[in-house]
Parts: sequence; structure tokens; C-alpha cells
Amino acid sequence: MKVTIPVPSDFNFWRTVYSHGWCSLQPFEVKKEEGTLRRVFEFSSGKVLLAEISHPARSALTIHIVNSTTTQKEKQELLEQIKTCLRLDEDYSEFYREAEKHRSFRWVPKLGAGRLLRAPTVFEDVVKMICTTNCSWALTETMVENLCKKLGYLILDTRYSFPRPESIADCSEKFLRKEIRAGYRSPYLLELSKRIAKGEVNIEEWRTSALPTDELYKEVRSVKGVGPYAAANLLKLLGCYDYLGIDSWCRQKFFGIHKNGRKASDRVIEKFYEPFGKWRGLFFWLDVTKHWYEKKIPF
DNA sequence: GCGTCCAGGTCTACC
DNA sequence: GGTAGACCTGGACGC
Repeated sequence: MKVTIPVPSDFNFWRTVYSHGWCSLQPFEVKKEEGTLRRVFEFSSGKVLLAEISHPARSALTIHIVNSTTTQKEKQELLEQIKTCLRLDEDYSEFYREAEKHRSFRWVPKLGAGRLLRAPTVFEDVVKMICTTNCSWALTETMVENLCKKLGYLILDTRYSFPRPESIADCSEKFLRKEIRAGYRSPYLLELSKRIAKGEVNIEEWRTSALPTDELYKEVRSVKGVGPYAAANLLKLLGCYDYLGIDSWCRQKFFGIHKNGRKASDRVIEKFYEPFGKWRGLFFWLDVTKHWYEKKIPF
């Protein structure tokens, strides 16, 4: 079964898919040879399905639902989730106007860069972000793969959904440490999942929050295991770009691009991007990943 | 193959 | 408010 979704004129499918590392973390999977982004989606009813997303025509995405028939309501829910992941409902015209003002960022609107891929749920984004902290990318991939394979739903014998908060909440800390390889992050994942499962917090509300960014930042930081780096990058996935989210990789890139490899304090980096106002976090990310955009994609 | 060192963010205790 | 040390894993390195 195939359906289509119209996309904004400034939308670039592959630049969004490859906007950061999420596309290589399960349940996302890029099929380069087929030119598709695949993912297991889960509905509010608990039903799961595999969808392949491609962009054969300029004005619309094509969604191929692989393993299931869907009701009209489920189809609508799937399309909403895909729009959420690819940021199709967000207006980037103001950001692109700002980019045009800076000579070194005029490439951004030309390439349709700026939309950052995200998960259908805030929960998945937060869990994944915690799994990126204080470890190599390879370990992040291992943790996320284990979460899906050991706690998600299996379909088509090979593909897994991302686990619900209840599934993680039911685990022991020992299981998360030893089987998921989450290490000391395990109590953080457990606490968050339990609070959500019990209904004590609803982090899904963050995507529609009317709070000023500083207040939202404090709320995101209130999750144990989410420090300045993780909170800033989660805010970017919530559509707020006021914080940079500096990690060691970005730091090194900045030093290489702007300081001839010499080190500088984070305050210097923050000062550098202050002129970009409320979009500075996004300009910072695009600056340190500009070299990605010099390659043809899909890679 | 084994042991050691180090990098990678966040938390907590302490000053 | 700032800082030190612990947390855990995997890769690099030396033996």
C-alpha cells in the first residue's frame, strides 16, 4: 500500500535524513540502494508496521507500508508521525532569511539544510540522547540496538520498534546494565520510564509547550542524566535553538574551522554564535557539519 | 591475551 | 558558583 505526503518547497529529504546521527540509530534505517528511509512505526493502539519513505517527486513523499493493511485512522496517525520526524509542519522561512544575511551560511537555504530528523516521540529522543552521553557513537548504536531488539516489538522477523516507556520501566537496573549495555545510565533510563509509565510526567507535551525556552530548558534538565549538552540538543529537536549543545566533537570541529586548530573556551564559542540570536544553536550545528553537505547524498 | 590508560557528559559532594 | 572525583565502556597501546 502506498500513500503520499505533500512537502514544503524548501524541504530536502536527504539533507533532513542525514542532518545528524539519528538515521543510523534503530528503528531508523537508511536503504541507500533503494533510496528509502525505513522505520517501524507504532500506533497508539499498539499495532506496529514497517514503512519505507522516499522522495521521488519534488512536491511529495511516497510512503510504502510494507507489512500491513491500515484503517483510515491509522493511516492518518502514520502520516502525522512521519511529518513529526521530518519536521514537515515547521516553518523555516525566517531561519532561511537569517541565513541569507550571513555570507558564510548562504549555502544553507540553497541546500534546504536545517531540518533535524527526530523520533515520533519525545521519549525516544530523550532516551537516545542519554545514550549519546559520555561514550563513543559505536556504543550509542549498541545501546539503542539492544533497547529495540530486547524490548521492542518484532515484525517481519528482522525489524523492531522502539520500546515504550512501560517496557523499559518493567526492567531491572541489572538488565539495563548488562543486557542493554547502558552502564551507569541505567538508573536514569529507569527513573524516566517509570515516571512516564506512572503518569507522573508527560514529556510529549514539550513539543507543543508555550514555555519560554529558558523554562523549557530547565524542565528538560530536570530529567536525571540530561545535562547541558543533552538538554541543548533535545531543545533543537523541540524546535528551540537558543542553546548550542557543545560536545567534544563539535568543540574540535569549531577549533579547526575558526581557530586554526587552537583550543578555546566554550565561552568563546558561545560569543561567536551570539549574533545569530535565537537560531544560534542551529547555525552552530550547521557550521560544524558543513563538510557533510559537500558530499553527494545518499552517500 | 592481558593490563593500563584515556576519552566521553553528568551527577554528587565538597569548598 | 566552581571543582574534583566517580560512574561505565570500548578502543588504543604496550608488554
